[in-house]
Amino acid sequence: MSTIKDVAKKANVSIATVSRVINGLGGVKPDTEKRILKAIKEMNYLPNHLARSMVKKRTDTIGVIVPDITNPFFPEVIKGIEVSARKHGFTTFLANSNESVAEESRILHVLRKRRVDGLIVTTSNELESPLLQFESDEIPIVLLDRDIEGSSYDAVIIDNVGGAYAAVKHLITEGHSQIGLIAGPSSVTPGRDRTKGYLKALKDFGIQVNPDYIREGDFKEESGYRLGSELLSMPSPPTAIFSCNNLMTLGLLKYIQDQGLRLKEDVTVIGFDDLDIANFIKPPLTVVSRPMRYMGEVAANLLIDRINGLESTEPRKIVLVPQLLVREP
Amino acid sequence: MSTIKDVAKKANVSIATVSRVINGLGGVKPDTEKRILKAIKEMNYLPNHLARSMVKKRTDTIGVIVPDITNPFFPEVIKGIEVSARKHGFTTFLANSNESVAEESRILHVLRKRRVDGLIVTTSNELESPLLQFESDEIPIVLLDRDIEGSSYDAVIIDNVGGAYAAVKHLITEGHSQIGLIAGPSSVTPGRDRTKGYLKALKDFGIQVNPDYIREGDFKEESGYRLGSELLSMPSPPTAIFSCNNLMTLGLLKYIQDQGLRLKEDVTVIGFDDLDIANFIKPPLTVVSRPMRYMGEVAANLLIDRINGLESTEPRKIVLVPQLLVREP
DNA sequence: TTGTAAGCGTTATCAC
DNA sequence: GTGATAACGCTTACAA
Repeated sequence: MSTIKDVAKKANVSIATVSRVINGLGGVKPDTEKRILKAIKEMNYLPNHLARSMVKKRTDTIGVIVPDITNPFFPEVIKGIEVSARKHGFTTFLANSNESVAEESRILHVLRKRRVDGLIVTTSNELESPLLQFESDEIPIVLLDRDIEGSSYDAVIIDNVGGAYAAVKHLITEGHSQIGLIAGPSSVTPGRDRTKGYLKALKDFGIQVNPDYIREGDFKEESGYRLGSELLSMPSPPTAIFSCNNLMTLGLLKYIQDQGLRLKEDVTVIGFDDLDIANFIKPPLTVVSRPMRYMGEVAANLLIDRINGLESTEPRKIVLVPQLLVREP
Repeated sequence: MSTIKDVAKKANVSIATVSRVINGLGGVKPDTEKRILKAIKEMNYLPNHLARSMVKKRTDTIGVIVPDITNPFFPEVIKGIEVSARKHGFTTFLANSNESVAEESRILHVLRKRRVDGLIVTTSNELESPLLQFESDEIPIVLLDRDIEGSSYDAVIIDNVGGAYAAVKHLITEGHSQIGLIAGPSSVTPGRDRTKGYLKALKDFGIQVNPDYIREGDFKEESGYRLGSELLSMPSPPTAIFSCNNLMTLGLLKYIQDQGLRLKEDVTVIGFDDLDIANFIKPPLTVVSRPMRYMGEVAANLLIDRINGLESTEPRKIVLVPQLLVREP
């Protein structure tokens, strides 16, 4: 692989001049420039970004850590991040923590050794997040979807309380009063807040909370299936269930299907986050949906702001609003 | 951010000695080592991987280019790649080309500037792939899912002909002879080969090919919907359709649903690649399925072999076998 | 308009 | 055991 030195030699100039044309700094005689460009092409020269990063103390890279890349929510978010990153000349390091704190910690370590300019992370566990051990000023970080309470990081989140409230209110309006909850893990905001929204709706409409109707899952499909089974096997099962994320909803629907139960007639379901299958099942599924790609773009923009020197004003917490997608026929 | 120099100063040794303990090279007095370790911890020192990469001429990074990260096939593959990469001490740069040759080319450029040690790529278009312009010896490359015919790159692919053949044969066995095809783009092997399998099955069972029954899509949902509509609006529509990937199948099913058609009774469908919804629709969907995560692992292993100096034996083409998942009740 | 040379933070090769 | 020091391939004053 040829270097700037080789190019310089071939074009009969100094490496400084080559550097000038590579970076389009101007102040180079057109003639020389042409010669250099020709040499570059002929040698198939590609600047070494590592070397550049070393002297500039900047890698033009942002690290992205998501907890579950197979949850369709994240690929959409990632797309948004990439669009925005690319627009500003950044490349992304994407990693998957698998909802594991240990893994998240390992990834963080790797990315910092590689001197990413900033991080976008959906932490696996707010309460024991590896991010807590950071000097917050070390490197810009934007939290995505899951805030860390009391942290000074920027964050892009959703009004989970509001979204859940709307969903449960909808169920109540339809006449349900025995409403089960397949909750997310209480270790992360979306888990906690969606439960809050559920409780608030019940309270506002004067429905007594039945603790047996509340089951905590882990945002994965299996837990939706299992908790659905628990809820629906109760002596007096709920007539409706609000499931707190797409994957758990999927599990729940599978259970319902396996048992030969009928949606709506036997049990009504509403889920947080849209699903491919929502349109296929009969009746179609009403869900709380949110602007995934946009969340990614916003997160990237916040981060790039910081990287480009926006100094420590207050942490910015951007709260986006989800939408109830009513699909009753 | 502290450097090896700072640590050396604090521990009262030379940077060479610090480097020794960082890299566990031994030959350092236990006493000195302890002092150095202490300094490292106190200063929160993190080795600069960029600097290391420069002198070692190796980044321990592999670039991964996929054409559509929102196609659930790829996140699974990526997971496999990551597992294997991590096991061998590599980090991955993941990028999404969006089925665009131009974008793929751009990404390739970026990744090469960053001196990734190797690449795993699912090219957006075999015939005009940017990979074709490479000196094949420049950097190890493993093709995933989409081979480039005549190339000398290693590849991990699926027996697409066989998978498609099994699917169509299944339809024929069930009594269909008017079988439509929603094909993949002919610019990539999976597209072409699945069509080949379709044609072979028809031929083997003595069914005449109706060119009007063959429509080429782009592996995206919208094309499945559109082509489904075209096929099913024909004066004499097919009684069964084989759809060549998950997303197009999804689109096709949506069309069928929108039109109020009944699966099996009005039209039978088989898809290549499994789908979440396959188990939900009635009757459940039979599909051709394949070991996604394993494909990723194998690809990463092939690549790492090369990176670690496996010299140019023949290109290795690994062909994995898909499975027909019959879901008739 | 162009060149010289001092870094950037490591690893690796010699000496001592 | 340990320390100097020359790379690695760039950018960027500062000179010329």
